[in-house]
Amino acid sequence: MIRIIVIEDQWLVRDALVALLSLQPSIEVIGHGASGKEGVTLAAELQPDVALLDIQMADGDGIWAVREIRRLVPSVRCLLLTTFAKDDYLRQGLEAGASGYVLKDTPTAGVVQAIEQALAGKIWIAPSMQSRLPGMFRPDALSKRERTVLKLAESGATNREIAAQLYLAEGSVKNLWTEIFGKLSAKNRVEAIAIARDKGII
Amino acid sequence: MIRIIVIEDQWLVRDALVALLSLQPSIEVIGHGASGKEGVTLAAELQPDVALLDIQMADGDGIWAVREIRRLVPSVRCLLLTTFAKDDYLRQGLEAGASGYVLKDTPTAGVVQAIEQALAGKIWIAPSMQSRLPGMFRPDALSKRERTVLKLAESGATNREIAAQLYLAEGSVKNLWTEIFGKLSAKNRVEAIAIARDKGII
DNA sequence: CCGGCAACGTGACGAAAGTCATGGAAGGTT
DNA sequence: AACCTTCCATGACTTTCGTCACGTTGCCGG
Repeated sequence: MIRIIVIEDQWLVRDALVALLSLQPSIEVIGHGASGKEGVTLAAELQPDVALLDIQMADGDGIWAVREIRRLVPSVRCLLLTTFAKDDYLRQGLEAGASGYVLKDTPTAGVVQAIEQALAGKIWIAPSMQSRLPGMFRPDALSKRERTVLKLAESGATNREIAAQLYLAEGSVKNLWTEIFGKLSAKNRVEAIAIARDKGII
Repeated sequence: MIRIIVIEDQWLVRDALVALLSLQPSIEVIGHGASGKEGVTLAAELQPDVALLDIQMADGDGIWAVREIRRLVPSVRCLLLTTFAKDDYLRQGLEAGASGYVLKDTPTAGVVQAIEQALAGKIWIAPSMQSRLPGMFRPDALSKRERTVLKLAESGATNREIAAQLYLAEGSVKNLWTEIFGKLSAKNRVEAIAIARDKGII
């Protein structure tokens, strides 16, 4: 029996996953939680064979949890489970030390297989993501300054406000935007923010 | 036994929901599908007591499916199931004839209760959404045109592009923005989009 | 039938966003 | 040293955004 924990913030989905996985003959669900922090605590406490973690969660997302678990309890293999086929998620997840990337739109057999592979020390990646693997590992396009500007602008700050916050001239902020637009192939700040969200940059 | 069908496009989540609901003593899952169209077909064919439908699906979304099912097989009660607490979804869903709006972030007991209520002809709405019901049809809410503009702008469209799409002058679009800013207390489009997201308007 | 009102449509005009050329500072070559 | 490269900073200039005053349509209650 493979001992696993399920970390997923949507209560109903969590219960459902636990019910489904418990029906599998080779799997035993020994715990479950609703946030990244809970995930880390449970992993340390229960020492499961595999942790199945959703990515998007409040209070410590799945990728952060993978990083923590790999650091504190390296014997626990981590599988990321998500709705979204995002390059950035996959890259960050693998860098954090995940043993796999499973989409919620896969058959049950796929998850079971991913869990078995993870236990064997192999990495399992959703078939639809595998083609995107090459060319994925390059330095982060955006600089720190640029990411800061994006984050400040996200909730509606003007260039003047951003400049004040960062002790810059307004012109400097505008120039940072031009850099950002080029790197993200966006034509204005709204699109840049949308793309950055989509890629998981901010 | 309440006979239900489950319509959800994410394979794993669908399987998991079926497994979970099948464990409930009062419920029998008699069918499941992965798209709005399948939902309508299954509802007509199996005549279940209740249909549990995800909103976001390819090939006929859940709200469309509710509308069709209510039209073709009025004896089937429809429950909408979704991750997102969006005013817009709730309003459209109720207008389409849904018997309830269930968030995936609710305990299992909540769904069971919603299913029982639906069968009894009552409407069950996720607790966190109920407070928003009153203000949903008020004059200070955004008009249809205004919501359209917000949606088009969300991914970075300029006023010129929005105007072209809606067969308007650029000036009209700008004026709509001014209205939007007033109603949402936003100072620019970025903030307006952030607030609208937050409130679940778009 | 008419006044009120809400939603929509428009252009002129000031304010902000976005572009571009330029240059400084830090760190790593040869 | 001289040289790259990357990131950061700035102001002058163009484009787009946002405000305002005004006009139109259609609907509802008196």
